[in-house]
Amino acid sequence: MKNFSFELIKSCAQSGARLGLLHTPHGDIETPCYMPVGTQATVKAMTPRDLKDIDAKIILSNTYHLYMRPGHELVREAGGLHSFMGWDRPILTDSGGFQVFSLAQMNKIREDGVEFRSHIDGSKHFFTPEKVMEIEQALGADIAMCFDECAPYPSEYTYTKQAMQRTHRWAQRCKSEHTREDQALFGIVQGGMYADLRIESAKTIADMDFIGNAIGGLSVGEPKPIMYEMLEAIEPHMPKLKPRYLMGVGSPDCLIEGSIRGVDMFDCVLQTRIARNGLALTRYGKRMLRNKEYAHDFSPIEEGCECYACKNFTRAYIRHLIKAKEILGAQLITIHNLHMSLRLMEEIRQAIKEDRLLSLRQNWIDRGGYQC
RNA sequence: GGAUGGGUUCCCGAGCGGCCAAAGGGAGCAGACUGUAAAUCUGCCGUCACAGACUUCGGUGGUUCGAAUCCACCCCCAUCCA
Repeated sequence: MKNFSFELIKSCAQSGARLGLLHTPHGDIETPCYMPVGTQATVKAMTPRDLKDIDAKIILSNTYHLYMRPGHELVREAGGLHSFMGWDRPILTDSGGFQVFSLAQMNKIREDGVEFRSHIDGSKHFFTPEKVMEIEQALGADIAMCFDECAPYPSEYTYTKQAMQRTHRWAQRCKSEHTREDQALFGIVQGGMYADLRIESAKTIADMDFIGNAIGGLSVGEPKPIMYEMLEAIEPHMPKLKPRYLMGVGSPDCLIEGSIRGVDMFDCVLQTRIARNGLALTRYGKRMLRNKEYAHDFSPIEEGCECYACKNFTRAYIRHLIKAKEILGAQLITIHNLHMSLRLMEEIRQAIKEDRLLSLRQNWIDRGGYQC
C-alpha cells in the first residue's frame, strides 16, 4: 500500500480519545475528522471551492449511486472520481452496503451477493464483493470500504449473527479482490446491538489486517446509550495503530461522544440534509431558520461564526430564501452546518492535545450546542 | 340597455337538496431528519367552554323536515351584442 499510513500522535489523558494523522495519496487528514457526504459525486449544494473554503479535508461518496448513474466505467473514463468531480483532496467511497439496508425492500440478500432493484429505473442488478471491488477500484477513491450487510434495528440475534458472519466472509472476498496499490481498503465491524457479536466481529475484522477498520450498523434507530455501549464494548478489540471509522454518525453530540470512545473518522448526511430543510446547527443549539421567529431577525445564523453565510447574511434573509425555495438558502445553511462541524472537530483535536475533551463536552452541553 | 356564464372557508378551485366545516392544490404555522430513493416527509390549518356546540359558501327573502346546492328580487364580476 503506497502513500497511506496512520500515525497515532497521542491520546487524551482525560478521555482516552485519540489524536492522529492519516496520510493518503491526495493529502493528509488530522483525526478525529468529520467527512461531508457527497453521495452522487457532489456534496449537495456545495462546490469543491466551497468545501475548500471551509477546509474540508476529505469527503465521502457512494459506490452504489455512482454505479447506477453515471456508471463506474464512465467515471474511470473521466480519469477517476477525483478528476470527474473536480476534487483533488482525499475521497472515501462507501460500498453500497448501507443501501442493502436502506433500500431493503428492493433487495434480495444471498450468500454470494445482493440482488438489487435500481431505485432509479427498477432494473435488476447483482452486487457481489468482487463486483463492488471492481467498481470501487474504478472510482479510485483514496479509501474504499468493504461490501457489508447492515442489519436493521431491531434485529433478532440469530439473523444479526448471520449478517455479521456473511459480512466477515464478504470482507475476506473483498480483500482478496482488492489490488489497487494507491487505495486503502477498510473492513467493517457489524454485530447489531449485541456486545458479544460486536466483539467477535471486531476481533475477526482486526485479524484480517485491513488498513483501517470501520464500525457499521450503528445509528440505525437504536437509542444513543446503546450505540455508546457498543462502541465501548469493541474499543479494546480495535487495532490501536489503525484508523477507526464510525460509519454514518455525526451529529454534534455523537462527534464528541464518538471521539471520547476512540473513533478517528466520522461521516454523516445530517448536516447537509437538514440544511436543505432549513435547520441550522450552531454551538448554541439548533435553529429552524424557516420559522416565523426569524422573520425580522437581522443577526447572523450564529453569532461569532466565521463562515461565509454568517459573515454576509442574516437569519431574516436566509429564512426568506428557504421559504421562497431559493437554492441559495440551502447553500448557505449547508456551508454553515459543515463549517460548524469541521470547527467542532478542530476543537475536539485541540482538546485532545490539551487532555481536556471531557471538559469540552461539558462546555458544549452547558452552552446548548451538544444536542441537535 | 340586452344575452350568457359566474360569485364557495387567506388565495385558486371542487361541490350542485341530507353522508358538508365543505374534495384537491397553494399559501401559512409547526415537527421530523445520523455510511442521502430527501431542495424530502409528517401534522395542523372557521371559532369555541373542542368525543360537543356555534358561525360560514355575494345580499335579502322564500320553498323544504332539511339548502352552499331549488325559487324570487337585488348587488357585484367576466365575455359578447347594441
